[in-house]
Amino acid sequence: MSRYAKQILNLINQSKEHMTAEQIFLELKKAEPKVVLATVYNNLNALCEEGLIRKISVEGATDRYDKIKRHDHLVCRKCGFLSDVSFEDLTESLKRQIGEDILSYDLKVFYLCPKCREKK
Amino acid sequence: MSRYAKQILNLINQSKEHMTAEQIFLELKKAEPKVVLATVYNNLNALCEEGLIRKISVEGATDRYDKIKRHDHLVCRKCGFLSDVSFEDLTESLKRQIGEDILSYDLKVFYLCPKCREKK
DNA sequence: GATTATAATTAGAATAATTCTAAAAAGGAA
DNA sequence: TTCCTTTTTAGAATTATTCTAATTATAATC
Repeated sequence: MSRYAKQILNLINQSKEHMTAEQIFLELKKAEPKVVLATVYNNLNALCEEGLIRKISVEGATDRYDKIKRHDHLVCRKCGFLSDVSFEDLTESLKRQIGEDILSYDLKVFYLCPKCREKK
Repeated sequence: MSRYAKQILNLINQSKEHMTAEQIFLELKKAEPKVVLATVYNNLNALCEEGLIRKISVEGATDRYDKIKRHDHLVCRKCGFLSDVSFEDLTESLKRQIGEDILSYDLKVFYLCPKCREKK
């Protein structure tokens, strides 16, 4: 794995957040001041293809990158805040329902986060 | 509702496909040759805010617009083909699991569509 | 260590999707 | 008709991302 790929993978695996390419770039830059945004994109794409990380996209928002370990997401409809959550695994149930194999699934649950609920 | 908004809403409700803003624009243009892409975006955004349509985004692909009626999506990992499917409604189960109200959820199931499975 | 081949990185231009802004047009209400 | 509000237009601007070609780093071989 390439020089930057390793560090990018670590950043993503260690972070509790869901970083955009830009944020990962800024993080990586602290250790590698010479790195360039396009390189981060290249590596992110490569890591995705290798199945080492995953991309998450919420309508309207910039794509974010996330660790691969199965989990779901809770998204606030108001402020867009995104957090991890683990609902029960649906894989088997989904397979049964369509009667064929699936590769994976993506479940996003929309709600109002505590902060936004207060404001309202 | 504005002149174009009506027609855009109809297009989306009647279509079996999941159109991008561009496709909706091209469709609408048949009836309204003078319409402009920015207008389509304006109306799509307005309709989304009013909760009359919904936006769906798959990583890497352009956003698409869809009718509001609850259903899920099946996405081919290879070619990106997107189709409707209705899995059992998870709303109650999800609410129970996080112990609070949810607004909605978005479930995308990735698989290999028949065509792509053959090729492989 | 020099030489070559391959892979990774860089810089910046290019593209695509979407939003923004200000002006023009259309639609009511008075 | 006049005035006010909403919708639409045109096109510039922005943002995210990809592409291309040149450069640099790495590894493999002589």
